[in-house]
Amino acid sequence: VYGTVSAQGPTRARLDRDAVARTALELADREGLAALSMRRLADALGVGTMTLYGYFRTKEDLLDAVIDAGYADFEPPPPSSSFRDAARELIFAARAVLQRHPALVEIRGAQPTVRQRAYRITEAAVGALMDAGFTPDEAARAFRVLFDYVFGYALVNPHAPSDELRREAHASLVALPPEEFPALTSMAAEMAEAVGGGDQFEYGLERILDGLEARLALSASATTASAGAPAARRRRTGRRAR
Amino acid sequence: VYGTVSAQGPTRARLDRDAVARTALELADREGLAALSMRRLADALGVGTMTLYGYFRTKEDLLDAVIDAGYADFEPPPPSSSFRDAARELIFAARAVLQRHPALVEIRGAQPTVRQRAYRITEAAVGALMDAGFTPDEAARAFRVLFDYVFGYALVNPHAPSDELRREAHASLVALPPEEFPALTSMAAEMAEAVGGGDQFEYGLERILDGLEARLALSASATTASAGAPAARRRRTGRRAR
DNA sequence: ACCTGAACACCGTTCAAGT
DNA sequence: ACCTGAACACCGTTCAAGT
Repeated sequence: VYGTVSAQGPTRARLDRDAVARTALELADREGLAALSMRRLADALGVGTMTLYGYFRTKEDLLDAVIDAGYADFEPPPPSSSFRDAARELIFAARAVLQRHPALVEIRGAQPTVRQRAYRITEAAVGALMDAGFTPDEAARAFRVLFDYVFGYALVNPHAPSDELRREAHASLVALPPEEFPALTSMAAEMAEAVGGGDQFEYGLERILDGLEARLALSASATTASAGAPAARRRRTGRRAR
Repeated sequence: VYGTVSAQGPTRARLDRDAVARTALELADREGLAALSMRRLADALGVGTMTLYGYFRTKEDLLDAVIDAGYADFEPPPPSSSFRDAARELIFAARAVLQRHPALVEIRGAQPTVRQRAYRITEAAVGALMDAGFTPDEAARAFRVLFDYVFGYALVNPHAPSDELRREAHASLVALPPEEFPALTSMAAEMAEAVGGGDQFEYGLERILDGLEARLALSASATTASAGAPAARRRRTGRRAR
């Protein structure tokens, strides 16, 4: 007696690709990518397993949509006046997405990502870098350093820093044989702090920004000498770049 | 008629944990982590599937040994006189391991790594950093930046740079709508180069080293002002650190 | 003691049958 | 037209039987 009002089953919203993908993302974030099976996802949605194949040709197709759903959460920060602030805000926003959706990092390990929404981060970042005076070539390279760092940090440190992580790291370090690991065993406390410490990400980001700023100063003075003021790309809010 | 001399089956070396782990690593590197199943591995070794459980309690146990087998390939470079050279050599050696064994990156995405052989890289790196004058706290943090960068690079760019990669990246960039991605579409060539270019890794490493060197100069002068010469840790070849 | 086939509870996906 | 159960070729692992 198919009722008209009451919702039966775990989830009874009208299904479409996006709704399925969002539920899949939630499942993978919560229990890990390995827990995301077509059968479990169908159960969570209250439909038969094969119903999912009406929305996605294969599981790979579903994972693409999951990536898209994850990057939809990226919110470009408001433009900042200084290069330093703009870059910092952007990288923090990018890290926030990967932290909220660890599944994105897990999936990236299995296949390259070329989803349009993922490129929104790239667009915002290279835009900011060129606004700061980087040439297109340098902006592309600088972006990749920052991006690789954020991904690497997320991969190596998938969980938020915690006392428990610190304790575990410390325990595994002091268990090493000192003859073979003289430095590590002598500085186990400092290493454990760097593994599970709350401001390690910021430390690394500041060092990279130092390096990029030094590079910018160099190339800016070179540009000034040969062709006047640096770049002066139209503001990001403008429609056409260059 | 069980012969005494001739080898039958795909592999007929005496089996032990290490031999099994090395075959598993080879399989995962060649065909991806997903291809490494207990059944396929047993076939490759010419034994019954359940035989493997005589060497490893679970698949997770096997993967730990696979990680260990991968990091066994790390060869610490000879000590260099300058901080810059030492760090560069070390990071290149670390990247070489991850490039030869992409399975290490794939596995890391699924679970944290705490294998003794993996710590050899850490030991060599923090040793070099402290030799250069970093305090234990700064050495731990600086190491993590470099380490996260190497891992991030390996995760984002699992294949060696190639013309094909560059072409694919370029194609997906120029396909983006210019109104939404003004910067990216205007610099597609530069971005494609940074994705598949041969010296992108080096570019990023140099920027990070610039940032770390600046930091070292700062803390060294602070140390000099307050306590004389910087650190002067005993050479890494010495047994006791501090 | 060592090795391993059968079996169980899972996968992704094809195919044909239900409405 | 849409949905989905049965079935197939895979998983990791337990258990009991083979030598």
